[in-house]
Amino acid sequence: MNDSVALDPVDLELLRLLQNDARMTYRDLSAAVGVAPSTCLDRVTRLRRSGVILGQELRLDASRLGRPLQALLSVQVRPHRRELVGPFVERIRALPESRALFHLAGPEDYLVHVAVTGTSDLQRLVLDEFTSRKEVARVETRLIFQRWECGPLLPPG
Amino acid sequence: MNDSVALDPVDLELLRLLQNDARMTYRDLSAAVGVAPSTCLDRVTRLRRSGVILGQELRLDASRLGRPLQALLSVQVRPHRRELVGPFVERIRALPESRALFHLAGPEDYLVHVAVTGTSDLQRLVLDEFTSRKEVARVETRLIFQRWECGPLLPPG
DNA sequence: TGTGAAAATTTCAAATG
DNA sequence: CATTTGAAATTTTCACA
Repeated sequence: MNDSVALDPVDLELLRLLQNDARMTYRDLSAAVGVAPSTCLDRVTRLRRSGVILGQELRLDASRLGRPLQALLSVQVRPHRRELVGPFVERIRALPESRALFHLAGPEDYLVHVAVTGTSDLQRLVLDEFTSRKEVARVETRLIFQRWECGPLLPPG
Repeated sequence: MNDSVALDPVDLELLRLLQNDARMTYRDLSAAVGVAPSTCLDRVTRLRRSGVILGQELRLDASRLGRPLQALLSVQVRPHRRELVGPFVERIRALPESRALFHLAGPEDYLVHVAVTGTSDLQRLVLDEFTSRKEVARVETRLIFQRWECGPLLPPG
């Protein structure tokens, strides 16, 4: 299921608004896009069911949750075979420090975005969860100074 | 304002639930955490005002929005001075292809997460928006096979 | 897609422990 | 003083035009 879905300007506007605030009421959406609230509900329900909308999440301040340091870890998993990478992915996803995980084409197989309490926590994480593992051939750590979210995701013009 | 906030188990449970579904009703939250709906509203409002909750966003399927290819671009900006990097950041954030932007410690100054329509779109993006720029000294492109979100962000145990 | 009414939820002031 | 209660205001939702 990788098909693009036909989206008219109303759908796009609804997505754009909900990307800014996923808790906007159908009444407010209605006022903003100029169709009835019931139609907004209908549109959004359709977008949810069709899989365009995968979910709605909170954006949290990691610093205020006691994880002021973020980093990206490049990881080489060798040999890069299914029976090793499957468990590796699940293990990394289950770490409380992991925020996101990318499987990449290229010599660095994985990129892990982590949020930690500080440098010693990061060191522990790298040593205990990555370099100590047989399947992990190499890890490179990059600290994140700052992160920005970019504009809403919309279909190419 | 980088202070951690004191969060009790009820706050944590609310955050955990809302991270899965930011549109859960206060009534359902109430049933799940065992305090009155009005208290849930109060707690969540407090979490919003205190800045722990930064916002609530949709998670969308980039493929279904016509951007089936994602990549990470490592970018060196030279010289790495404020008067150059400020405009660079704003320009990158404004690109419709940009999803997220990281400022990193290390030889690769920035990492840009992009979603594009295909390889030719990616090529165009790299050539027109990155390598053609004076301040961009180097770009490395890594394709993303797959991306996973990880568990909810919670304070360290 | 819109209307309108019923059901459900949000929200707030007052009461409670 | 945080929490609940209970009722009013608002929003969601659905049958039907």
